[in-house]
Amino acid sequence: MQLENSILDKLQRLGLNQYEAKAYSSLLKIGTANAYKISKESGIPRARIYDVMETLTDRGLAMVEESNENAKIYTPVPSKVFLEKTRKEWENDFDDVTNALRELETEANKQEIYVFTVKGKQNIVSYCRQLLKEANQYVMVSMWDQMYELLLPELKECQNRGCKILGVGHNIRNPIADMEMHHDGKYHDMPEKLHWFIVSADGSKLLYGYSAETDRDAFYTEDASHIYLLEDYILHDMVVSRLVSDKENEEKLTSMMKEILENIKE
Amino acid sequence: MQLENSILDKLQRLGLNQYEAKAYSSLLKIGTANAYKISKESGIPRARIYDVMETLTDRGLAMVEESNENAKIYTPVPSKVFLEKTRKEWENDFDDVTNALRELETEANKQEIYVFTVKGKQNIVSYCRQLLKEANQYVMVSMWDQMYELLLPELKECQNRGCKILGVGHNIRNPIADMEMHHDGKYHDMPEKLHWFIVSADGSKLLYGYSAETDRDAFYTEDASHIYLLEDYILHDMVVSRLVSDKENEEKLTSMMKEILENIKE
DNA sequence: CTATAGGTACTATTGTAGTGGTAATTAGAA
DNA sequence: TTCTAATTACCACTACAATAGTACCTATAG
Repeated sequence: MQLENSILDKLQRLGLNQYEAKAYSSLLKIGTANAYKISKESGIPRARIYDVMETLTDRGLAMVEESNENAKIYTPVPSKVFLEKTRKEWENDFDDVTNALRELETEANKQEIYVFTVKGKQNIVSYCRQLLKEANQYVMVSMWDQMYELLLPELKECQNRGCKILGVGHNIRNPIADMEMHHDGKYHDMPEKLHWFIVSADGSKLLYGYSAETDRDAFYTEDASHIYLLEDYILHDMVVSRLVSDKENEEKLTSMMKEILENIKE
Repeated sequence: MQLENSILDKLQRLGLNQYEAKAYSSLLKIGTANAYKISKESGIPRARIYDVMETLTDRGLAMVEESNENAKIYTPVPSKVFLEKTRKEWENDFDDVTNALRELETEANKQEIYVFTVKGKQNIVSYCRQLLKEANQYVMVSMWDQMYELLLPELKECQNRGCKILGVGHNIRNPIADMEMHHDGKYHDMPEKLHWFIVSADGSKLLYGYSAETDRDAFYTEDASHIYLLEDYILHDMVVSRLVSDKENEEKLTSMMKEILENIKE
C-alpha cells in the first residue's frame, strides 16, 4: 500500500510523527485491526507497531479492545473527533500568541532605517497581502500578471472597502478598475525579463522587488523619499500608458498627472 | 529579561523552535536591533544568534538592513504578517487533511466489537463533544458538575438545534432544561467518590466512564444492548430523583418511565 | 516449517540546545 | 598614548532527546 505522501506530511505538521501519521491513516482505511495488520498495511516496522499504537491511543486517535489476554484490537477514533480536537487546541494557541505578540509589539522604538530586506517568495507575498489589508486611503501598485493573480483577492477586498487602487498592470488579462494596462510590454520591457512589482499603501508603507517567480529579495520601506520616488515612477508609467493609447501630446501629460494626484488626496 | 514561558511554548507549537521564538518575541519588543542586542535581550547564546537570525529572516519573521559591511540590523516583521501567514498555511494543511481523512475513512469495515477503550482526559472530553455535535434526535446524559461544565457549550448548542437533552445531573448548580437533579448526593452516592458520566447520542453511540478529573479510561460503544442498559440506568435514576422530591409511591414510577420514553420517540 | 502474532533492545540519524574559543572593533581609563 | 574592557561577529564543536529503523527473540496455528 502507498498512501500519498502529502497526507502524511500534513498530518505531521498537525503534530503527529511519521509512524503515528502512517498508523492513523492506515487504521482509518482498514477500520478495525490488530497491531500486526496495521503494521503490514502502514509499512511501520513490526517491531515498532506496538509502542506506536500505544502512543496513538494515548493521543486519542485510536481506541483499544482488550479482548483475549494478549490480543489488542484497535479502532480509529473518527477523524472528526481528532480534527475538532486539533483545531481547538491550535486555535487556543493561536489566539494566545496573537494577544501576547500584540502586547509586545511596540511601534515606538523601531529605528529610522531606510530599507529593510524581506527574503523568500512566500514571505514577500504574505507581506504584500498584509499591506493591502491594512490600507485605508489608497494603494498604488505596479506588477505583472503572476503577482497580480496572487494578490487579486486582497486587491478586490481592498477596493470593496472603498480604498482606491491605482497603478499599472503588465500583461494582465482582467485588471480591476482604475488600473492602467501595459499589454504586451512593447513600450516597457524590463531588462533581462525581470519583473518588478511595487505595492504602496497610503503613501506610508511600501514593498518593492522582483516578482515572486524569481527567488530574489524584496525591499520594505517606510521612508518618505523612497515612497515618493517609487510612487512617482508608477505615476509616470500610468501617464505614459495613457498617452500611448490616446496619441496625444506632452502638454496633456502634466495635467493628467495633476489630475491623478488630486484624485488621491481628495 | 524574562518573557513568559507560555508564549514561547505556544510560538513553538506554531512551528518555531526555542531560539526562533525567543528571538522573534524579543525583536518585537525592542523594535530594531543588531544581533548582539537581540542575543542579550533574548538570552540566546551570542555564539548562536547569527545563524538564528538568518533562519528568522528566511522564515519571514525578520527583515535585515545590511548597512555597513559586516553589521546587519534587524527589524521584526509585524506580528500580523507573521500570524496571517501562519494561519493560512495551517488552514491549508488542515483542510487538506480533513478531506484526505474523510476519503480514507470507511465506516463499512469497522468490525462489530462491543466496547472500545478511550484513554486520556482530553481525549474523552473531545469525544463527548463530538457525540453532542453529531446528535440529531436526543441526548441522554448522567454526569457530575465538573464534566457538565466542560460540556456545557456543546449541550446548549445541542439544545438550540432542537435536539432533546435529558438525564441526571449530580451537584450541578444551573442545569439546563429537561435535566433532573441529584443535588447533594444524599440518595445517590457513588462508592469511593468516583464520579461516572454517561453521554448517549440518539441511542446509537455512547461514551461512559469516570469523569475527567480522574485519569481513568472511558468506554465507547455502538452496541445496542450496552446502550439500552445504560440509558435504562439513567431513566431509573431520573424517576427515582422525581419520586424523591415528590414523595409519591411506586405505582407512579412505571407511568413516569413510560412518559419519558414516549417523549423521546415522539 | 512457514505465516501470523507479539514482543525486547539495540543503533542510526537528525534537529536542536548549549559551550569553548577566536578575532576585530570601539570606548573609555590609566 | 597605551592598555583594557566591553561590544560585536563568527566557527566549530559537544550534548541531548526524539524519531526512524534494525537485529533478534518467542510462541502458536495450520
